[in-house]
Amino acid sequence: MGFSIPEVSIRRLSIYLRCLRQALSRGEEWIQSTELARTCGISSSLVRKDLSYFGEFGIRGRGYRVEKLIKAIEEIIGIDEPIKVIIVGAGNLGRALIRHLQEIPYFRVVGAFDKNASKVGSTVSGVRVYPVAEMEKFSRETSPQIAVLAIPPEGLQETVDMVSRAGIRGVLSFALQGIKVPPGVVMNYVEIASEIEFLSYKIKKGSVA
Amino acid sequence: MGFSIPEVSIRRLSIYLRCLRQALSRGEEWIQSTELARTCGISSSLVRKDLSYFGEFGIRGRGYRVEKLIKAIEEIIGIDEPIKVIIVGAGNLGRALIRHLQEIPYFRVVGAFDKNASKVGSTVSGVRVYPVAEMEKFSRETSPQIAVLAIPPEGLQETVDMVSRAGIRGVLSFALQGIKVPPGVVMNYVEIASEIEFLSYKIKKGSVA
DNA sequence: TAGATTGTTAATCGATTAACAATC
DNA sequence: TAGATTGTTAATCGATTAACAATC
Repeated sequence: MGFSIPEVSIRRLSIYLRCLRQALSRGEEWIQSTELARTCGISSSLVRKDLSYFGEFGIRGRGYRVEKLIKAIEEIIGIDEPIKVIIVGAGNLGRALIRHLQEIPYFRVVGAFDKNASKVGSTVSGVRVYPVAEMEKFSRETSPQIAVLAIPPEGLQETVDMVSRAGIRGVLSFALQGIKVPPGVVMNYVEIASEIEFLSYKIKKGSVA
Repeated sequence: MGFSIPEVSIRRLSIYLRCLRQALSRGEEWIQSTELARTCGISSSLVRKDLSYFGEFGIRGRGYRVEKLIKAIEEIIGIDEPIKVIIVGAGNLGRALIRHLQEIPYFRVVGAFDKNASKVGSTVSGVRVYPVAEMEKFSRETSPQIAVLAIPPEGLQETVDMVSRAGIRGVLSFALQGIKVPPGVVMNYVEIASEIEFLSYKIKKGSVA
């Protein structure tokens, strides 16, 4: 190979997927790069370029068959089979995430984990809460691919290590805290505080200009 | 002006701020661009370049005074005074967000709103839940700057319009749904599903390579 | 002063866009 | 075939990096 696909292109695939599913739900069978671009807020050149990294999915003169392109993108992303996800931490955030993710057909929340005995054994949207000590055993039996960490920042490093030992290779965290990411693990952060700070800058700048 | 500051630079300011506060808590008085770069995982050229968009904050031969740089970045972002935030939706996600944001000194959650009468009147981390109908009145009295929407996607457009009418100009949403953003409003999205999809692609690619 | 590190310029790299040949 | 739109190339744009003059 030698060349690699830009991360932004991968992230845009998720956006295309959403717009395509909306088009499908509106009953559209074909879509053009210009139309997909418009609904996603991206240029049509970029849509075609992004897709071209992975193959040829369209028909010249016609456009893309919506259903076919959805399947293709799902396969590229790796969600043609539902992804098995665990949630670590069954507090408010953890429970909200379980409910949210269970509604998305691409994901299947197979279990939640909490160190608090009072939470263990309960069920949220049909998802059982297990003690964290059982994670490795659970993982051997069920093979979840991704862990979403809904825990306070103090326990982050310890939890990442545990999740890694359980063989889970994708981790989403809500706290970017100087963490040592174990080899083979891919970590991704969503920092709510940063997003609000970004908004703060933008509205401040807008009111000055 | 004619030239504008890259969005990525603004977003990195939030990262610098976090690293600087950690340095401060370790008792460090001075920091060099190389050290800040290392702890943030960014190149030192870029650190200096990003800061140079806003002024000169360092001393040649010495580095940056940690406390002074923190104050400077806080002012640039607009969080030198705590930002007043409201949470719309007091379900699991909303309550988790209230608790999370209340712990961050840059933000003050001044109120939460829910259309469900059974939630109204309750209190989460000292934050009162009001009926959505009272948002405009509340906003006139308290002037929150930012709204975080923890609501199901169905009500998104309606809520964005309401928040806009209440004079709030910064909105963070957890669902990128083909929304018409009212003029003067800045909207920002955090899509958990997209973040997990990105992880899916990465771990899939990693295991193939 | 000598040593160090910033702030800035110019060079490089990579991503986006415009344009169009290929082709349905 | 004529019309349309993809896939791709080359041009443009913008962001990152390397290097160094300025200066504490």
